[in-house]
Amino acid sequence: MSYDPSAFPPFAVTVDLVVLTVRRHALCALAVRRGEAPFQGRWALPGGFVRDDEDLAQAAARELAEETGLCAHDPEAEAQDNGAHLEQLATYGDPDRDPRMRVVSVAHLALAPDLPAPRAGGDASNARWAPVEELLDRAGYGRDGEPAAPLAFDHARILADGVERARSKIEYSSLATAFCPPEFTVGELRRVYEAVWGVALDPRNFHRKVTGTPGFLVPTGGTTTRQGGRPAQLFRAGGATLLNPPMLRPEV
Amino acid sequence: MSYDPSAFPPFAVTVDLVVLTVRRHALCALAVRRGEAPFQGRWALPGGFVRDDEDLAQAAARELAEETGLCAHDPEAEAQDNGAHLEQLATYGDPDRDPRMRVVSVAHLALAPDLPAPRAGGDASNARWAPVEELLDRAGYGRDGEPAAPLAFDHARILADGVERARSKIEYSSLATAFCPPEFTVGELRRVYEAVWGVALDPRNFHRKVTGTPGFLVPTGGTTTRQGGRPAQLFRAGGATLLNPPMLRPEV
DNA sequence: GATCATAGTCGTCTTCCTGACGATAAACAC
DNA sequence: GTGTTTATCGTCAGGAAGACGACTATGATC
Repeated sequence: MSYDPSAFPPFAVTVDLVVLTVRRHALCALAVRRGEAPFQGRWALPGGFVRDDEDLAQAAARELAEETGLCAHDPEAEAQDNGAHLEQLATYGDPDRDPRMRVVSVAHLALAPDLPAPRAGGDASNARWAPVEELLDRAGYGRDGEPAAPLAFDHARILADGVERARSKIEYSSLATAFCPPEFTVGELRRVYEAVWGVALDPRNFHRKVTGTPGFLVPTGGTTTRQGGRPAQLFRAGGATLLNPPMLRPEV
Repeated sequence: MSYDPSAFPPFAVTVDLVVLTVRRHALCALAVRRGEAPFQGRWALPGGFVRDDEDLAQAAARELAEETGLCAHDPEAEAQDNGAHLEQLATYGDPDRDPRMRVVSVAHLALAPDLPAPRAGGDASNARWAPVEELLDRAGYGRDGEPAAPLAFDHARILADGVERARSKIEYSSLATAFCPPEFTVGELRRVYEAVWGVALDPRNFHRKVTGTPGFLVPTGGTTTRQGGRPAQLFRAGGATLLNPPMLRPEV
């Protein structure tokens, strides 16, 4: 029995990326300006079609590299290269989410340290890092004073889901280190948590917690003073991926 | 600018279901026997094509109803009907996961109380509840003595992901009640945890924990003795969905 | 009916973790 | 030197969880 192509409807499959980073104490996401209809001129999440010969993770990694130059590292692989964290987020397939045709989008979540500047196919003016509140709060205004129109398609929903995933995942995993450069201090890691959660954490309790969790942080021996004040020990991410017991997010 | 269908490859999009339940103190999944090639005669997860006019959750709910008669209730909706819990799990899109063509499958996870008997389009002999260890351990043998062939396609991977999702999610949510009938006892809920995690829990500490968590359980006033021993209070699931602090899964 | 097995429920004790917060250390700015 | 900033160590009280004793209420068995 062969396969009848008319027995099922054809779909286009895309990957969309929620790329998060921490800049100036704020959680920011990568947005690109759409150059064509629909939603021409509006901001959207980066993404593109899945090609015929690549799987979903490869497509997401390719898009991430095209937009940011980041080399994604597979969380399934043990190798800890200098790339960003990349994982599948969720899939969105409302019949009318794209007015042109039936598109199913497999959204991915990427976490990256603070990067120089985004590039969208080499055109920096069409890509930017924006605080997630600015992208999600359609009543807000951008830094340049232009009214912040809602993101194209259902991308506000996708971004919200990605932010929520990141917020909950740094509770019970060591993923917050993905927002940090290869070497970082306890204070820098704490500022990541504070930016992602939007709260203030006690530096002393935080220090006790992260240094007391086996496998979370490995001291490199160096120190730095880039934040001012007393020099701080430098660490890199340890092998542990799951934090047990987890970091506790202060309620409200 | 119109849309050129040749600009992207066409995909088939399916939903596959990991339907879990607890039977006889074991975590079981619904498997259906394939009636056609490829993998003819092998066990697989239930699933089917997404139709042109339905979104992914609707397609999953439809497949679930067709296979089990269960009425799924959307976790996004607040209504708590008598149906099963249904949520999106992950999406699988390896180029060669289906030898016939490019198929992207959006897997969903369903949790249901112990049900009478499965039905696959009315044919019960082609559907069964099987302990997940039996389905995942390709070296094992089924209850009827036939060698347990691995699941079709990449369904073993999907099932493993679904089981892992369920195991971790009952830690920090009240989802374990989805495995229970509308009214249940603390002991029945404990046996759900024990079956899903494969551990033994202290009945006294478990009782203290679940009855002390606000919003987790609501006493109905009735009692039952269906498990033998002293009659136990009957409860139904409370409004709380997130457990804080979570249930702690014993290590090892 | 007495005894036993089974399951449910209440308490106690110890240990660990966390939040609150005082105190000290080491840099820089003036 | 003084003040400011950040890092780091210590102390203490409160809460949650694991271990486990004790008691209760049913059905089964003798």
